[in-house]
Amino acid sequence: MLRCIAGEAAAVMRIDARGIEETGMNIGQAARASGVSAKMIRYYEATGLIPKATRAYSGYRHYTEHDIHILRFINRARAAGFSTLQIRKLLSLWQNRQRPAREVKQLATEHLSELQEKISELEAIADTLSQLIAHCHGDERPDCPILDNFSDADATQAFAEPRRMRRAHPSVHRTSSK
Amino acid sequence: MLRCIAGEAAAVMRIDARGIEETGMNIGQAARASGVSAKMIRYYEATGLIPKATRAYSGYRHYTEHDIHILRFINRARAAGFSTLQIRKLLSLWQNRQRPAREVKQLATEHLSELQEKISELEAIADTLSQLIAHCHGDERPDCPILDNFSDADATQAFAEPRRMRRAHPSVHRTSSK
DNA sequence: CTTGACCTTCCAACGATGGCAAGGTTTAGC
DNA sequence: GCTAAACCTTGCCATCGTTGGAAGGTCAAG
Repeated sequence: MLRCIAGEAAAVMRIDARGIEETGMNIGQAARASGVSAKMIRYYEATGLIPKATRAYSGYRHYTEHDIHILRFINRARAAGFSTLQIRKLLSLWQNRQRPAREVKQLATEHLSELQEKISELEAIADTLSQLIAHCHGDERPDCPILDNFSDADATQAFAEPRRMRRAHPSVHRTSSK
Repeated sequence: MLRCIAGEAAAVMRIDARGIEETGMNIGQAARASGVSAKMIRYYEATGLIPKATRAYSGYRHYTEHDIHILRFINRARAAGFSTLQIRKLLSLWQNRQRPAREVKQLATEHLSELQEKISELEAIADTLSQLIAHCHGDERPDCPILDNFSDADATQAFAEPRRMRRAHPSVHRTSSK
């Protein structure tokens, strides 16, 4: 690519067109400042969740405090378990000064319902499992109500129905998988 | 492929090498009998969770009641939220007559902990979200504590309680292996 | 000039599943 | 026997959010 004329240091004070001082950041610094990994910043850009970053002559992406603001918003919404589609809507509401709070509340309420449904599913599983565990002697003998429950031999199956366990919320599945 | 010599019907009685009668099933019938989709049966075979099915001359996979047994076990373990790795272990314990129930109990206990941790996370999110929702007037005006909570404007927060989900624990780029 | 930290793009993978396509096989009806 | 339907086969793509790596360009410091 083209060579950058000015060998300006990153994260240094810049003067923009309006003469206002801004801190310019490369993607790594933006990542550290926002809590969103550089990988994900590029991903969000590629999927249109955030606008395309301006580029330095070198091709490096360039971020301002405003961008960091947005990234932090996204990060918090994701931490709250919103899907990218929901975040897309939240972002556009956030940036629209004429938004009716009604729409935000509705979005959040829908998400809360999803969360509560998921919680109920997990609790049902956990309750059953803890009962099975409680009834397992857990010593060296091979008989075990947990295995019995999963096998055909047992008439009192607790997990008979193949009810789906969708993991729609990455902030949650993150913790234990991998 | 080679033409099948005997045009035997599926799901019909077959005579195996030892002259023992068995009910033979194609993958579709096995799927219906076990509750595991044909797709997933092939997937489990490909990933080594179940052994490679025997094949008819036609190339069709062939399943016995024993295989259905195993598939049902897997289905129930999955319904209980066990990961494939955990199911792999459960399966080998199930098929080992000298298993100590202790190991099964330990596996189940670990999974229960994971479940409870997930439930706690989701509940923390749901609690915060429902508080935010409760404080949102939800009418046509634009001000909204939900959006405020996701933004940097800390001073304008609707209520200043220890609303965790903030930058504190995004937990998004921590990969806790198991 | 070299080194190393940083950036770029592209490509692959995860887990569990669905879907589709192109082709082979079996079965039922005529 | 012929045909159509219902089945099976493999293989590849897509999901969703995220991480990893490879191959290569850029930049600041020694």
